[in-house]
Amino acid sequence: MSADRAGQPITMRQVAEAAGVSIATVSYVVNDKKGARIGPEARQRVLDAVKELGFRPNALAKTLSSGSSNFIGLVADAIATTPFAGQIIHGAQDEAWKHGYVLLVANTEGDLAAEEAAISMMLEHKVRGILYSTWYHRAVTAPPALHETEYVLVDCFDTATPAPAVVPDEREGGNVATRLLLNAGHTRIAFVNTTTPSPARSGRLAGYRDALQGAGIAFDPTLVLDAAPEQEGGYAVAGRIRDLGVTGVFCHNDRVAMGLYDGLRELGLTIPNDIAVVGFDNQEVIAAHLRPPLSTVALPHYELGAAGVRVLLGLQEAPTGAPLAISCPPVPRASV
Amino acid sequence: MSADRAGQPITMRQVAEAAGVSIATVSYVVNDKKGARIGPEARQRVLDAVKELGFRPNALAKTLSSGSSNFIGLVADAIATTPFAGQIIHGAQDEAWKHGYVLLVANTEGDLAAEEAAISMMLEHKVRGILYSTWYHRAVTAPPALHETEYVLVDCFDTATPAPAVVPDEREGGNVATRLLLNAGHTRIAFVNTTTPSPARSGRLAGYRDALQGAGIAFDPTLVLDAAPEQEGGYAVAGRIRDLGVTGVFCHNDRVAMGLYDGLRELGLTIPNDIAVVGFDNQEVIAAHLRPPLSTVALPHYELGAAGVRVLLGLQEAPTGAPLAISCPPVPRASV
DNA sequence: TTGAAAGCGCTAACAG
DNA sequence: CTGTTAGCGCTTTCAA
Repeated sequence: MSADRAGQPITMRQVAEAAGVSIATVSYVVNDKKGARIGPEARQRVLDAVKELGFRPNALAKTLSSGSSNFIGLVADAIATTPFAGQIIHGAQDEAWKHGYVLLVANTEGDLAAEEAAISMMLEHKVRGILYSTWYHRAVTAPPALHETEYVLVDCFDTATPAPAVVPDEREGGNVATRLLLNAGHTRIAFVNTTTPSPARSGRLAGYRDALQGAGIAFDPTLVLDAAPEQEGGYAVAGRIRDLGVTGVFCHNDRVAMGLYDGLRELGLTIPNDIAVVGFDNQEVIAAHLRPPLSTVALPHYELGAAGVRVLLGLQEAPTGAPLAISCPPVPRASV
Repeated sequence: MSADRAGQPITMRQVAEAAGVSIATVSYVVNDKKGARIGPEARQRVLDAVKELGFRPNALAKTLSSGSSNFIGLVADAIATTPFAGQIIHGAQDEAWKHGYVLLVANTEGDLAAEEAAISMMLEHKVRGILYSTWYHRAVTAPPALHETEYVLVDCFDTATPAPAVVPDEREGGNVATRLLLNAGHTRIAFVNTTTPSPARSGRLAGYRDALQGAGIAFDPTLVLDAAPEQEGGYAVAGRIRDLGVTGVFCHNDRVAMGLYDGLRELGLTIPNDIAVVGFDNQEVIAAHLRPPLSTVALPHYELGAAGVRVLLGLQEAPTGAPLAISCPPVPRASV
């Protein structure tokens, strides 16, 4: 009955014949065109035929004919390696669908040729625009081909071009994280930052300072340590943390916090009684299941993706000159 | 010069005019058609015009005209929540690209309506076929709409239909994991299985028994425990594990192993000296950064995605009646 | 209220 | 060797 596996797909022409109307009429009722005045009688016959035959409009023909495609491209550099890219995709897709667009995603794993190919492919599919995203917040230089269409940078930015960009508000995030500790009464708080220069590194530090200042606490540079941004880094600074005599620690990310948990435990310290810990990123697998569950600050990847398409579609204004900063909400659990 | 932001995209017609040839000729040289005999002179003029104008063929028009689309749909149920789905996407995409196809991905987060909508969308874009994937190996019942095209199930299977499916070889994986312990000389090995019934639960257990048998060790049912498949589950069984007097433990997954690490440590036991531990899944964030790094077995998500498209395209045979089982390679680290 | 017809950009016979 | 032409499935004036 319907367009099963076998035969060619049903076309409008066939529906028109079955309903005994013209193909134009079918187009009108299928698309529920407003201007069109179709008799209820004819309309019903068309609807019946559509159901009967299992007609699926050909989106490609529609695009070709109407001139405007419903594709939005998303090139990501690390779909595979982190859950973060997944969140961006998810957010972008939900938002795109909401506005009748379909996501064309391409994974490049950082490979330049793949990136080039991905963008070409998207351009050939006449996408409405492209979201160029990275899995961690950083500066990039947009591939030249990108300029052939509209695009917005997601979780990255390019100082050389005035392209719109959407990034997490690292500074506010650092502030929020620190306040998680401050609000619990801690006043002597260490910050385990990362060794690698990045917007996250400087932004979160600035936020940490903002929060202290807001609480009337003097910034003490000896309280900020640098560590490799993984478990190993956190583990390695445990001793120094203890020696600092702090009661709270803000870690650059959840993985560092996880390592710190191990280190602190080996020193006989308990969390949060002896030392309170807060992370950053809200990486579920880790944060939600540490003992005790880690209080942290979420990186708004879903929102980045969603905001990216909104900006691309002109539904949301992006400040010119600077990226649109999306805020990082606190996720309190039990480590403070 | 090229089709920048502003104007309408360049078409073949314009290239033809610029090169002083017919539009058919342009088509031939652009597609490098074999049958076509184009004079080197004309061909060069076309190539020049293409470059000059920045011509990008319209993939949609091409599809419409040639009748065969180059889309492959991938519907995933949890892009956002795990890195696993990302790996499937990555594998599927690499393989698809290799054969000239483009991935149309849709995330459904398990929502039935979204699933329905996603499949419709793909059908309307006349995809060559659809990959229906889940983020963990399980039985599903394929949505009816899927039957309107060719499809293959990835990381899931449907006993009600003879549709091709690609899944991880849980049994062999369990075997491999156990042998990691066996090969290190352990003979009294516990298996912390999950409480939730699934192909993983029964398959890995079967593999565990296979391995023991292969080593001439009698299966002892008291050595297999059930635990919730997260950190908490592993943590909870630490005491019982110690009491069992085993020297090695195979955990149902890496998260359980992570919890067990904590539990064992609290009991004063060290890994791997007092007890060797192996996990399953090879979840990077965790496995690679535990102390000591966790020996585990990898779930072949990338391969699942890749094999899925191969089967879909008829490039690889899938056994009828049963899913194609992809093997799970060992990832030895330092916990054995 | 409906239908005829002219494209959208490209492919693929078929003529020259 | 290269150009003409008839579609692909659909949208959209413009007539009827």
